[in-house]
Amino acid sequence: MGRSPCCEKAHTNKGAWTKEEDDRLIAYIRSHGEGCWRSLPKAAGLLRCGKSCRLRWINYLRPDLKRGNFTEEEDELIIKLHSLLGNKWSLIAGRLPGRTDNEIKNYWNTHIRRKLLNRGIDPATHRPLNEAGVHQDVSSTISFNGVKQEKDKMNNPNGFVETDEKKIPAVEERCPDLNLDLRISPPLYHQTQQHADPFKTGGKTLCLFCSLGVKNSKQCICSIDTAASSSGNNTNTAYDFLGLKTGFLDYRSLEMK
DNA sequence: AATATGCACAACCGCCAAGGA
DNA sequence: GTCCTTGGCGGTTGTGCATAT
Repeated sequence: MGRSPCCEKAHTNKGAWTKEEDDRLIAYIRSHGEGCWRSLPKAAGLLRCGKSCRLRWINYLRPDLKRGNFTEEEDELIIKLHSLLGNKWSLIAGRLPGRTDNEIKNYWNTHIRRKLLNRGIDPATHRPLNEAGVHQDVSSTISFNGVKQEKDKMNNPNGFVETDEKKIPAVEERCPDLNLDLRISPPLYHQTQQHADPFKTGGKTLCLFCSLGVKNSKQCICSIDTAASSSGNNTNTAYDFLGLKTGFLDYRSLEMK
């Protein structure tokens, strides 16, 4: 079984794009706009997968892209956003006009990671390196891989995660050196109700996504929480970061321009 | 000068979710 | 409700260039 391929791979080019291919793609999108990526290659006379065209356009050919080095301000913003969102590169890119998720992802992996390490900060947790791995206080760390881990555990109730090479204990993912298992334990809901909150507008508490300006996010929990709290049905304590009932994560230090 | 190693980044792959039939 | 298609995302790989040995 398996998914059907997104395109006929036998007849598509791969690898670096040529100038001619770029020109064709640009010309086509200029005259027809961004439409169906699947049919675009054929219509544009390109021997490329639709996905490949989309990626090329979004990451390199779009006219509104800002090329060149990242500024110090952009660096700091990326770090802040990453500390809040984790590897949600598209969300981070959404806050940096002219930058793409791929660009930010690459930049993070090649520059910022090292920059943080030089500062003695664990890039995965944004905590001091000597602290990471020492305190396994799961109530105060943020989980980005918790969902997958839980899925793995369900698939492997004996507590082992299958890999290509061997079985490893599921708990091994909580490698203290990496400290990737970042969980957050949000404040009790009534606490957020009791305290004045700068993200409350008109008596309504904004969730993380709304406060970040993510419109119509499927993750938006503003209304859910309002309903839950009004009905007194606030039973969910298994919050995960982007699952995500974490509208009350401390993102207040984030300065958006 | 030749080779090894590291770095930067473009591109690909596989998975997932949304939406339509 | 189910299946299929499509777009989008994050992780990973491939490749060219720079630097070190």
